[in-house]
Amino acid sequence: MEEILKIENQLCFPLYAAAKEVVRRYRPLLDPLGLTYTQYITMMILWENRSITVSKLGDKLYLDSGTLTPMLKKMEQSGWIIRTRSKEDERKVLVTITTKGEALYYKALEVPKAMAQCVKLDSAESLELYRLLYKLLGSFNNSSNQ
Amino acid sequence: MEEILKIENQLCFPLYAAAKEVVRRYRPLLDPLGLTYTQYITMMILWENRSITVSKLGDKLYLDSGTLTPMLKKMEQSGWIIRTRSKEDERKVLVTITTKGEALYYKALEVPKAMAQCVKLDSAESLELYRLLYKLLGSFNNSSNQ
DNA sequence: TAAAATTCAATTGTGTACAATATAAATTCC
DNA sequence: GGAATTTATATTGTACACAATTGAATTTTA
Repeated sequence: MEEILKIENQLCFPLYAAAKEVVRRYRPLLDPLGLTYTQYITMMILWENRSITVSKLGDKLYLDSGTLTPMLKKMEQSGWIIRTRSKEDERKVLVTITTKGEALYYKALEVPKAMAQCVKLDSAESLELYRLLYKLLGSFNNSSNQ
Repeated sequence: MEEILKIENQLCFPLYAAAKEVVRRYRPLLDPLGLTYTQYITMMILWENRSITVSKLGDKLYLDSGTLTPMLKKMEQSGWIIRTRSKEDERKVLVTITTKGEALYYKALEVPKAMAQCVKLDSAESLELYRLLYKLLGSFNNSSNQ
């Protein structure tokens, strides 16, 4: 057996597994807020922006309308956001945070604090991991087989 | 707005996004083999081991029976594996690779070669990323809130 | 300016993920 | 050795995730 197909030699596998485990650690922290992980990162965008179209949200989160549309409908039912067709361009749907959604911000502040204790990397390692992940992510954006 | 809840300051987000993008890059390479990404990493374990129980497979892949059982049934239908109850312990289900599954190995050798070209990290960076991801993953295994 | 092409969101279908629960088998503990 | 506990897998229900397709609105182009 060649080394090339052993799971221990793959870079993709710890990436895949670590991402899943991190999301799993978020769950007990986000459950009390009534958010899933994907909804949480959506709220992060909205706490900064207040309002954004579905496609721009998708660009930021690396998600498409097939994922976002049903999730945003649930978030609207939960009262965090409202969805409105743009007047200027009827194709676009504007996602806007509600007062209730903005109020959630203060509870959410505890989440990254709790997660920080969960991650056993020192700050130099975290920074280097951050840099490498964005480099990897960026290399995909520019690749020809987009 | 505090820095702590900005998406650009999260480590989890590039981890989540990069993992998804990597899996997405595997798709066109795995489609011709008739494998999904999760099925591919399952096959990696089986090319090394020939036979393994569902729970041990789950330990290696960080997946539970809720994910594995339906996926393994599909893989059995595809003819890559067979599932048999263990004689010694009727609770256990043994996943065993078939001849057809073993033959797939030679086609699969091309997959990591093609992926390597897709990842724009030099070998030192890849190694460091690998190390940090496994450190992160390991820190979760030992944490109290398992 | 009307047809062609593009953009944007929604829908459909398939495949994970995982928590919670169920169930059966094996083990442990009186 | 029988009840209680643990282990192993399966099932159920919820929530993504994404490719492919659809359909409507907008822009481009001949």
